[in-house]
Amino acid sequence: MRQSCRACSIRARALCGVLPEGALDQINRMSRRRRVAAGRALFGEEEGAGVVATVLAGVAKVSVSLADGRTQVVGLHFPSDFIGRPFAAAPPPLTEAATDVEVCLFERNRFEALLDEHRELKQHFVRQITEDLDAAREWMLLLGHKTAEERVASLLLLCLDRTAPPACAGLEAPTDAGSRFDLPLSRTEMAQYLGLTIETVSRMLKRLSTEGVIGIEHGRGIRVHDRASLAACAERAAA
Amino acid sequence: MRQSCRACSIRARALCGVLPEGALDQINRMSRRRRVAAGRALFGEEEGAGVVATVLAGVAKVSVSLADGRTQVVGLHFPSDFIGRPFAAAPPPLTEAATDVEVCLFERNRFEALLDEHRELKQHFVRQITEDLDAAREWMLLLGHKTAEERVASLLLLCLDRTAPPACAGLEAPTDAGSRFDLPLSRTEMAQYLGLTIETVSRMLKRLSTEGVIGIEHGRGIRVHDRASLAACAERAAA
DNA sequence: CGACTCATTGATTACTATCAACCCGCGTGG
DNA sequence: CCACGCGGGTTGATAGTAATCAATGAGTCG
Repeated sequence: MRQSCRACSIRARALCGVLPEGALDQINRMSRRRRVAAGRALFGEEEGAGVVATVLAGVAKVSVSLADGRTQVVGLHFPSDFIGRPFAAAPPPLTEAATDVEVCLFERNRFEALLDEHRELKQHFVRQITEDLDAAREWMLLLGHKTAEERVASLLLLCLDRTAPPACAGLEAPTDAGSRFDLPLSRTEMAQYLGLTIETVSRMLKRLSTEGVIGIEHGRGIRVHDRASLAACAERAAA
Repeated sequence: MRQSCRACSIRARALCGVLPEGALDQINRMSRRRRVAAGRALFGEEEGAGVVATVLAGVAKVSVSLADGRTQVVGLHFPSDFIGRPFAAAPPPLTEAATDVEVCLFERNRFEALLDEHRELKQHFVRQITEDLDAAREWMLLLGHKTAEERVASLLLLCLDRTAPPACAGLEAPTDAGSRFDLPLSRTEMAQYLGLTIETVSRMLKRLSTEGVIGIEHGRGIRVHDRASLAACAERAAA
């Protein structure tokens, strides 16, 4: 099942992309691929603390819960995103496949050694966590102060931006109008990510649709007519 | 204004505590102290991206905002907490003194060099960011799914746990009953941290008070009669 | 002693949750 | 082949929590 890192589809954008050519064989040997079906945990109960991974395809969700079952999705991992907690003492939060997922797995301790060896890698890794932290804080703003419609619009925007650019990097979206994508989350998962109920999510999608900002195709498919107006919906003043 | 790291009150718990004795003189020379009055930014506009710091005394708050003024407090920094973003590209979020604050400042690039030199420091630093991320995610759960009363109780619990243990480390709170502390945040700041309005915060404090879980002393002072029941309030089932 | 800020308290509104019914696509099995 | 059940999604009616609007109280500083 091993494939060459040299041919990896997401290497350019992933953490490992900063490694010098010479190290590719090395990481090629210490990595393995894994497919996970939608709905299943990415790692085994015990395993989670001991591995790290990069998403090759699909979307993974991270969630935390209260004893009574209330669950909050706290993050999404799209292709090229890094998953895992080098040096951490606490166990990682539950990470599951939202869609079918393919990941590139590393033993955590071997990855830690790699971090020690390659200064570049270490810096990019720190940058990556910092971005995760920023994203979480952005989402706190959403959960604390945005209206239901703004929340749904924000999520659509996120999915659009992370899904749409399939290969183009460094450039702004060339065609600002008329892009489409499939939501990687069910209504239940969207609700858990947005701090809403599935009914409210459904109603807000409808509203955005009747407002003409998006089109909905058989549930999961979303067509964004105009990114700018969707962005406006994502943070228009409460008034 | 320079003082010896050897005599630093929070060294045992702070990041710099992991450095060997031999490095103390070195960091002593590269650090400087700064006092910031409540309500003022910790760093200048330009300065923020170029420095890192450790909180010596007081509490700092981190916040993000929407264009229309809606503001979310996304984190608090208590004494011994680290502030700053080594290797980051994005500018840091606004960090202000909630109470009067005293910090120990380092130039960011010198701190980055220190991270490269000392493996121990690097690992603890990564652990620290990871904990920040976990804390943010915990708070997302609060903002997404907790009731107003649970939110207020959760904040009190946080302040209690970060304020109460003045020197004792490694031990559970010995006297579980009858501790008191002063809230480091105004009602407005509490509301911005909890995703509520100041009126609701005030009402919930009142409710917790009449429920007998806490006592309120002239606004900022909080007496916790029983930590366990406060913890219960912080995540009791919605029913 | 006002002017001001911060907090409390009360009355009312409204956004979103809850409760409930229904639809749709799909796989099963009589 | 179609009744049936089931999960996921939509739509509607109602209710409740917290926001909003509004007024009062307490503490501080000129």
